[in-house]
Amino acid sequence: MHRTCDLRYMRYFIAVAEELNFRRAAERLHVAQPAISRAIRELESDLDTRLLERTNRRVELTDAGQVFLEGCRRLAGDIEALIDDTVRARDGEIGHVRIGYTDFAINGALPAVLQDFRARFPEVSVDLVHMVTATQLDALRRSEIEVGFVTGPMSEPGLEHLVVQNERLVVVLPETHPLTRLPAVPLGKLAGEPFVTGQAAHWQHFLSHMVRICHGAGFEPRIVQEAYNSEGIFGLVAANMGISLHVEGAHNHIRRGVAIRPLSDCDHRVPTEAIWRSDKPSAARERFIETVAGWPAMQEERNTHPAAGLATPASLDEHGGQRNQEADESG
Amino acid sequence: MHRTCDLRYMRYFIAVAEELNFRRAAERLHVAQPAISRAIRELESDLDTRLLERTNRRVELTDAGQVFLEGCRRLAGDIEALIDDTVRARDGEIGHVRIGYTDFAINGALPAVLQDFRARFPEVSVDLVHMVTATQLDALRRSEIEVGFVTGPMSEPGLEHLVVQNERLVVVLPETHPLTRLPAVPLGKLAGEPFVTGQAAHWQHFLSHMVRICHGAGFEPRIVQEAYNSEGIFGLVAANMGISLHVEGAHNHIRRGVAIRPLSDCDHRVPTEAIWRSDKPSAARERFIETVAGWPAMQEERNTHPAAGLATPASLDEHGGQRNQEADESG
DNA sequence: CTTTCTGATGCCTGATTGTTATCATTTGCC
DNA sequence: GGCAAATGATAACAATCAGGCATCAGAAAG
Repeated sequence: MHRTCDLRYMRYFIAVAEELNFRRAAERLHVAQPAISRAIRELESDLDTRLLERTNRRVELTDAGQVFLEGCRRLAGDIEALIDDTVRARDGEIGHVRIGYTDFAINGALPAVLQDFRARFPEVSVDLVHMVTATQLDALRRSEIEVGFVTGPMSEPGLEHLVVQNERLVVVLPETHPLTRLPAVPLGKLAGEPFVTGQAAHWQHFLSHMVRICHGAGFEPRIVQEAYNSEGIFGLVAANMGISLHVEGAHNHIRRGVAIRPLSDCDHRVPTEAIWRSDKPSAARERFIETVAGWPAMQEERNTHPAAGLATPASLDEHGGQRNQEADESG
Repeated sequence: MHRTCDLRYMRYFIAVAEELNFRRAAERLHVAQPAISRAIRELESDLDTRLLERTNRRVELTDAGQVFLEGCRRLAGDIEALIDDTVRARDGEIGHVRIGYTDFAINGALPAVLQDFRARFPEVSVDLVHMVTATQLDALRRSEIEVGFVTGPMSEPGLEHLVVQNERLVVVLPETHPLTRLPAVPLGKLAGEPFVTGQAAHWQHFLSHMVRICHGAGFEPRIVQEAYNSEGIFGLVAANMGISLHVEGAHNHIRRGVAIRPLSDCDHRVPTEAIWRSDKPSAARERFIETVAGWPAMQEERNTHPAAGLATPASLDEHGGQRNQEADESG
């Protein structure tokens, strides 16, 4: 046995079976007729099966030929589809991305970005995994995720990033706290207050922002309790265990017993950045990053035509003026 | 673009993708390593898509390569399956036969033959079409059926045949007829009786048998009524319009108001024969004819081990001793 | 009986595929 | 740090394969 069924010969066979005439099939395939004769002969010899019953005057399919013809047609279609799928996978229209995200990202721009991406690339499946910033950096290095949404600022070697949101800080107060009477709180008023924060081991990136601005205001925050995540922080604040600092996205996180106030004298911003490996480019990941990069432009549009869906900038505004900054081009 | 995806190259690609090593893949395929390098390069150029990300030390699949790999595996399996199906179609294990049959055949051996054939070749579909003998001969010539079951004897040019059953004649009487008192009726007693028969135009083959034996007994049958089929004949006999002659298979055809008696002095037999074109052999038809030819042998077996199912010879015996003759080898 | 149309065959040429020898680069070992 | 081993890539050559041309043999049509 030579080559178990050549694809070209299958195409020839389809043409002959459809024309039931070697010469016309040859013309249709732009080859000479003897080539067809030989192709059919070799196919039949490979399969050890007569496919066409041919007298000098008439050609007709045998039963086996009929079965083979239908199979060849199906295969030809399947191959076309496979090539198409492969090309679309190359272009990132089919595929998979694994995304890491923080509390800040999921309360901010991420839902809208995801909605946009799924609309544009419905055949790319998305895995979302919650991780704190440090864990995401690790997962990126191990290729356990393709893109992370982390608390910046980032400047990791081997990783590229893009600022997705850039949020002012807000004070999170128990509803009954005297400072809630102010529309905006000056930082200095927080000196001496008991602070509730995220766990030092996991919230290091945000805590360094927090400590820095407190130092800027001339005091050291007095941390009395650590919570596991934003949910926990808000709970502990509601329980009157202390106050906290958070990002504007906290407005999406309404909780009974808690009041949120902007800072009156602090322009410091906490960036949330999409981040990915410089190497290991996957097409689906590129498309995702393009969507992330293109998203701030869409935001303008949506502000003028308020759209339905998840937390769009428009709906965020209603809750208190969170505004996503235009993302820088690369880092 | 050259040849849109060669099958050999797909096989090479599968090997490389599985080994993730060009040299090992080459060994597995029993070719030299450069052939693999070139094959992959050509595949990638044909598809205009990078399939394998390869440094000098590591080979890994791209996303598109992963999609292509899965497709290639599927296609390879499909091709194997197609070859298998084609070979089985060649051998008549997959296919289709169209069968014509008479009243005599369906009341005789045909049901058991069909049951046997379907058990042996479950993937051959069978179309059954009722036709009288003359119509079947026509349908065979037009290739509208592959095998006919007709009333013999046959000796048609271009057609081959095989005797399937060879039945004695029986008298069909109204229940109240005086002759029902006899356990077997001598032919001569039927002279002058009014006869009910099938339509002359369609029942010519059986009628010639009938007329011949009546002439042998020295009288001309007086036909007073023609029916469309056996069902009609039995109905008219039950309605006391006359008597009729039929074959032993009539025992399978119990009808209130009708009595059946053997002839006491007539050994004449009416053959029912399978018949088919000498040319246009289809493998499924060959298997069917083989089953028909092999069936009388099985009959012996079944008489000793009465089997379940349709009208087997054993169950026919219960109704009155119909006995299928051993079929002659060809005609 | 000739013409015409069919598929098959033989021989030659060009294209494709495979082999050998070799290179450039990376990894691992001493 | 230098050397050996292993990797994939490349070039040149050889074998095989597929296509083209000319032609044949048989059947249908006039």
